[in-house]
Amino acid sequence: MTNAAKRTTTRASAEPVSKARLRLWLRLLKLTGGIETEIKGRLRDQHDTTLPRFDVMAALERHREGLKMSELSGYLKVSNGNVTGIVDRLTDEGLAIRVDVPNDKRAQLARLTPKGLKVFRALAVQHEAWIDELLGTLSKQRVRELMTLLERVTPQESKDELH
Amino acid sequence: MTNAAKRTTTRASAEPVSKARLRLWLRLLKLTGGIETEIKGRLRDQHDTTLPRFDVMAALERHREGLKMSELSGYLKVSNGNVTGIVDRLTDEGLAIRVDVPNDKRAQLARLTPKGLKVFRALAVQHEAWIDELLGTLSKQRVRELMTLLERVTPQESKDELH
DNA sequence: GCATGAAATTTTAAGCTTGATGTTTTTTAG
DNA sequence: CTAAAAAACATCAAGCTTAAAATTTCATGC
Repeated sequence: MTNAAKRTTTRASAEPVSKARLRLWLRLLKLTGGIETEIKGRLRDQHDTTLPRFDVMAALERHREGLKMSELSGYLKVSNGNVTGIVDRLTDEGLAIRVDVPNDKRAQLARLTPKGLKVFRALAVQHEAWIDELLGTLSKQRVRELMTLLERVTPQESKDELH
Repeated sequence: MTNAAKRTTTRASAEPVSKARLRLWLRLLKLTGGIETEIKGRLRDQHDTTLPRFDVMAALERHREGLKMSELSGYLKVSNGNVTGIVDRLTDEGLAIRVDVPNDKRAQLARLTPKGLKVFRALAVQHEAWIDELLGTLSKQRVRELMTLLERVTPQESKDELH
């Protein structure tokens, strides 16, 4: 170890904390990225759908009365133009509909159709089973430990969070 | 709590482990997604580049002699057609070049230009500082705890990993 | 030598994503 | 009431992403 490296360390370790945080970040990215890729692939191959569609449907399932496009993009933290396209495609497939808002001709509610609700519920069951499978090496105790640690992580973000 | 719910639980908790794993997954997604969005935004606004470009340059920096397109897509776990486009754009900007491989007219090496290397090194320093900032609430001890827990997580994936 | 299949890469079509821009409608100031 | 600002969406261009198909080159078997 060089003196330069030593100077940035504590007694406890040879590594500066910034490097440790970076390695942790890369590990997090590898884990979540791997699982996400797997989920995307299964959604495509087994259900001919995508994760963004799933996310939109999940939001609409929780708000059965419908969500304005702007509310949807707010919840999902994606751009307004983005949800336009996703809802377009869901609508093309008969899974969602757009409903006019009374007294405001600018706004529209996106809402799940009965078919959309049925499809989503099946997807949600499947999705939970996949996650259970992919995180199957984690015991209940480990899950709890990780949850506790992760709940304390509040990224110091610049952007204002909406809620 | 309903009897139906009770039946799926252990003595230790009211929640089935699959639900706990799902909540952990959503928490992981929220954390990494938030940080990733922030990094993407800063790369765009402050350096007029993207995360995929950064990833490709990082791989090329570690393999200064150059990487075949197929090696690059293997390392980054993205499709071969994907790296074609990214390397195209890096090449357009003078950050990378394609070099013919002797004795195999099919293959080409992607390599960083001196300018590309210089640009990447500045980006890498910046990137590490950003991660250090965004994970700033995590003490060295917490980082170590999380690393230890995460290292034990080996997703049960179906796809064969290449290495 | 030559056909056949494998390997390396590019191209293509479809979808996701963003920021910027444009359109329509509503609200607000004066 | 009316002009200007704000709000809600859609559209657009650029880039990322994939699977599938096409292209070129290499290797193998006969």
